[in-house]
Amino acid sequence: MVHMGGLRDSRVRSGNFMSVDNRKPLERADRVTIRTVAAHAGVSVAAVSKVMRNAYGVSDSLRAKVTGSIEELGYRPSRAARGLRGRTFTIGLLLVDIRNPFLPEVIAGVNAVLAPGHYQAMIGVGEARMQLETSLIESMIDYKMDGLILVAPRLPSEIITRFAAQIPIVAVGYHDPTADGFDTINADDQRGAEIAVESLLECGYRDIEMLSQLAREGHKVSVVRQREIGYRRAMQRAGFGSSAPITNIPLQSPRREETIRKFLTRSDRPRAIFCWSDIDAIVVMSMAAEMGVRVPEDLAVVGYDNSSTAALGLVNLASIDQSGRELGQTATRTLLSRIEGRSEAMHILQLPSLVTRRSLAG
Amino acid sequence: MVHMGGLRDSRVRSGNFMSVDNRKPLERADRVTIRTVAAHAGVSVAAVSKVMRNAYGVSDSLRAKVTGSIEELGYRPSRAARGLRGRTFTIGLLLVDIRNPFLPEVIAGVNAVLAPGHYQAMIGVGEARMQLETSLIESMIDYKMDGLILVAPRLPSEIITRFAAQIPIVAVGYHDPTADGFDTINADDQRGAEIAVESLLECGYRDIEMLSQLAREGHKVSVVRQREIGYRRAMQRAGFGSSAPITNIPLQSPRREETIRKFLTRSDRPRAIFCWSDIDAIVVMSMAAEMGVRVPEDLAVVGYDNSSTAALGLVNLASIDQSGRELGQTATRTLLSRIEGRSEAMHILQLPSLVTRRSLAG
DNA sequence: CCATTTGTGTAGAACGTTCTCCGTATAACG
DNA sequence: CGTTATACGGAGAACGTTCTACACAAATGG
Repeated sequence: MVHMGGLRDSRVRSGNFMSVDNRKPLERADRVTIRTVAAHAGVSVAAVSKVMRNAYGVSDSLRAKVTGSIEELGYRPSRAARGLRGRTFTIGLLLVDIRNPFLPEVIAGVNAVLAPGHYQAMIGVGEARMQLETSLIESMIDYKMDGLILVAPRLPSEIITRFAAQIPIVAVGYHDPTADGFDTINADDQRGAEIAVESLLECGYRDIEMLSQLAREGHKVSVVRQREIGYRRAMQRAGFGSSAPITNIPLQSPRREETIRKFLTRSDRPRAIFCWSDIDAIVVMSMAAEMGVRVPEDLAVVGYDNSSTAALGLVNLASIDQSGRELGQTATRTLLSRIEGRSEAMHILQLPSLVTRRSLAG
Repeated sequence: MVHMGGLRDSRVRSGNFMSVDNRKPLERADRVTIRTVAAHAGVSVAAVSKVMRNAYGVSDSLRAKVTGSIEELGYRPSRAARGLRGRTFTIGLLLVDIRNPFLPEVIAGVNAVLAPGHYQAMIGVGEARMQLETSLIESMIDYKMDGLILVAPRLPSEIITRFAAQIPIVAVGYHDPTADGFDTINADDQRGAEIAVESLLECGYRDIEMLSQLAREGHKVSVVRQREIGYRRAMQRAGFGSSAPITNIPLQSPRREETIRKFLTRSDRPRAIFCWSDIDAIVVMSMAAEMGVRVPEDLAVVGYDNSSTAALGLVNLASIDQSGRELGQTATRTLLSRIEGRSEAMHILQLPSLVTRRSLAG
């Protein structure tokens, strides 16, 4: 249903009766520009600009006059105009897709670091499509943003390097310790997987399997792959050979459930599993409940990401926490330092930790 | 106007190595501007601009030349510069906070409508703080974005109206059918609540209560309030008087759980509840499970938003679906039409539907 | 054959900043 | 007193677009 509001009013408004000039489509309120401020304060445009950027060569009295006028007129510099010459004091944040439960944490971390300063974040959502991801990065460059944080980008390293020649870039959740054009901030996914396996071993489980995800296009040394490496290493160290079993769960919906069901009914189903992500772990637990497989009595589960859903009493899933918040904070600080001029690449690894819950049968 | 000799010139220009001038701190790759394209195609800057905007007065041969050069040089217009004069072909999307599970759907809807055109969305996250929300809106205006979609903004209507004088605005999840400066797109929250109550009544429950949320500052006719109205109306229609019981669940963590626990142990605890949001419903179900209150045998639950968590087998929560995706699509189309020049306000209501699951004991 | 229209392209002024030079006034120094 | 620093403030050229106004040619009309 459609309600239209204020019909009578809008006739008057669109009548625009006071102005004969009807050529301009939208007669938005006159903008307060740096010139308005200069005139109001009785100084030059350059002077106002100096005050804004608190540059050298401004007396206290001038500063007072200008800030007074700025306050009084409610002046805000145009980011568009700034972009044409200097900094915009905006950073771009590119997310793969928003459904991933640990992204909100990253955003919160970014905002926490940015809030005290005059910087702001603009977010783009790539929806896991390389095409869209690329064009969003280009847009952010075209807006002359001061720097970019890419979270779990799908793009290959060479392309990111090429972009990094045009704008400072920090990648989060993207392993490439050899990159020298941009920085990377990661949780130590190998170590995280090891911790997960070790916790299962400590609880006495020996029959362990990993549920993973098939390789995606784009980046080859993906986060998932890192976790597989960690899993295998921990298993080998515990004496289970170098090729501990991994089952891949498809992403699309019909085959996905099918694969999980098959796994749960397998006669040689393992006693414990490590899932590359809570997203999968929770679906497995849900289907297990429906099929009468008890967690943790019949199947112990450890997930990854410590999503808010995992913490729910109904779910109670033990999970590896990689503190997205801290990842976001570190990434932001790293980006700001690069904007300030640093040119050698930094590659930071952060230590994840286990949050133990009922699915692990502490 | 200087016509440069095409390719050779540009090669010489990018061969910056002969210049000793090293004062510029960052020597980012030379940008391809509209001038580069004009020179390469051997036409004027104005001509290139015309082709870009496909304005009137361009011959086929000119167009061919220009598009050829654009292609060859990989030219992308600067959004910053565009913002200074014309459109940026970007819309701003302002979200309260990302944790709310139905926001990803809205974003997907927006992107779906935008993708075919040349428009793009930039997202800001207000984190439910009026201060941050305001400054993000201002930033988006300062970037000269073409329009704004505000999702569940906290700001009072008058302030939004004031912003709407500067930029086209569409509000989603914000009830104000009298606003004539901006458009609103909503699910019919009153009707949604009625549907929820009716479904409980149909299952035979008579002893029904609503779990709601205390009024937030900012907007008075909030979404939550609408749902309360619908709940009361449906209860009254069923013959339960005009003031059916409502319990408010606090937001902050210690008092929140405390209140829910108290509710669950109440001697006159109702047989069925309607929760204003899945967020609360799921916590109630989790705590109920821990306390031995069986859902739905002891307590039937209907939530709101049909979040992905509600759909999990472990949760299985019946919920009202308000199709965030469609909301996002409609909002985007509405905004685009306003950008095209419409000036009368539109207020659209969309019909929600019930997704029945185990918590309702179909 | 002149006047008018139509089609095509260009010049150049915005847009709102930043930032490099340059003046000028005052202070410091010899 | 002359010279040189030093502090302060301003002029004006970018930045990369859009878009109005205009020039010119060819086509049309009388």
